[in-house]
Amino acid sequence: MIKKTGRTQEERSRKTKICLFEATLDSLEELGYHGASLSQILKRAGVSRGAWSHHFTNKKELIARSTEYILDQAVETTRRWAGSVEITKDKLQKLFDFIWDNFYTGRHRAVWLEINVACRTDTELRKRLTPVFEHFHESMKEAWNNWFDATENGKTESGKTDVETVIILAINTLRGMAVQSIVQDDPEYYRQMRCELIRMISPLIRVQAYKHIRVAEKNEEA
Amino acid sequence: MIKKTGRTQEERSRKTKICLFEATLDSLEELGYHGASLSQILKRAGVSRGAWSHHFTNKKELIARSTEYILDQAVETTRRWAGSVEITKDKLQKLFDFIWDNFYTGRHRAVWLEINVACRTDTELRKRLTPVFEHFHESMKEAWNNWFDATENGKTESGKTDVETVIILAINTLRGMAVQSIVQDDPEYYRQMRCELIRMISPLIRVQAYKHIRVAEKNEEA
DNA sequence: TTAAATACCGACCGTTCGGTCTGTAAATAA
DNA sequence: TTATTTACAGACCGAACGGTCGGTATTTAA
Repeated sequence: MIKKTGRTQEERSRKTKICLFEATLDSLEELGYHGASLSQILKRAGVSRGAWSHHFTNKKELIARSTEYILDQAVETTRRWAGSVEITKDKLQKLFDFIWDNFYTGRHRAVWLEINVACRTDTELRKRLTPVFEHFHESMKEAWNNWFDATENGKTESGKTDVETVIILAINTLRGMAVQSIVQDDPEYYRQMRCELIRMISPLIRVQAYKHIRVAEKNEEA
Repeated sequence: MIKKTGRTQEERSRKTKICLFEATLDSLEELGYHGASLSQILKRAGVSRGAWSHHFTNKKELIARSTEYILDQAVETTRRWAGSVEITKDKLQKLFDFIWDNFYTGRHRAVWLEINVACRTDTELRKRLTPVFEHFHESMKEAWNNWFDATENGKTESGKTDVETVIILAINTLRGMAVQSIVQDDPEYYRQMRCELIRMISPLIRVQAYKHIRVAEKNEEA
């Protein structure tokens, strides 16, 4: 009795891998790096041990490839978002809400934390992922160029911190809040803090914000 | 043949526990929560399995007590530091350098990360440590009162973010940088960013800073 | 000096871990 | 149709895990 599935080898292979990626990421979110055992991941994915070993050399490689997978998704999401948002006066707020919701809550936050912390003590994993992280940062930087034209990020006022630095600091603030929110979970509080953060940095990057608005207004004229 | 050590029971007990705490914390730093196995900790501490089980019900309890231990040390260090620093114009810089060096580098950073991330997925550990963290924060808050008189943290200018919020945001920025520094290790870069951060927030808390300096000057007059 | 309490020792246990290996099923190329 | 390659299945393995337990050593109280 031969069971034909009607799928090509490539389709079967791809499907299995994606199931494993998703199961790995869900396991990392739910159980942490420490609790995400291979048996558990395979059970969740509905994939046999044999199928897994056919596609991946070992567990670490599965973890690494799953990380690549979620980062690629993140870049794609960001590109789509950055390419379809109107330029308004509260765009800074929208930017940081987007970053928070997509990167510093839910599964992405979980995976980000678990993988980063794992990399701290696992040299092999860190070396494997360093170029992946670098590529990720490059892609994100490029995507944000729809927001702040990187080429014109000069000093806002003489002696003041430039815009890119302010943004980097602000993103680090979000990162810190993301860690803190593990033990002190209170979404409303972090929303408030995000507002305060934006209120704090807005004056420092007003130049850029207004520049974009001026551009938008010009486009409306045409 | 009886070997008298000349130590009291309490001394012996205390010594063993401290050895275990230190070994646990060192293991967490070096191997991470994931790699810090009990056998490894015991070997490092030079303590037998039997001695361990006599003092602790299980591994998680050892982890939790070790966390309490390092947090108590941190509070003590902070109290000493806060009680013995001259009030100068660059005291903000000194404050954040102190916080960074003591909490967001080295062993403390490692343990902070490992334990927090472990708490994310381990409800039991989180419940066990939540009051510990709360007590820690209370103690730290109290210690910082030597720096910023909490009772006078009003609005610096109408509509602006108040001082305490600015400080909390800044500490979150340090936290974010601490995570980032796992994968992107560059002490000089983070020193620079810390400078920029301070330059950014200094104007927002100038009132307080000067107030303290005025107090110091007054004391000199007397 | 003796009895009780406390501190400590390490062999042992059941479980789970990541990884391997032999064999089968399905798709593809000849 | 057949041969080859690719995809998958699951039993099995040694190693390491956290935890237990019966016995010994040291201190302390009677």
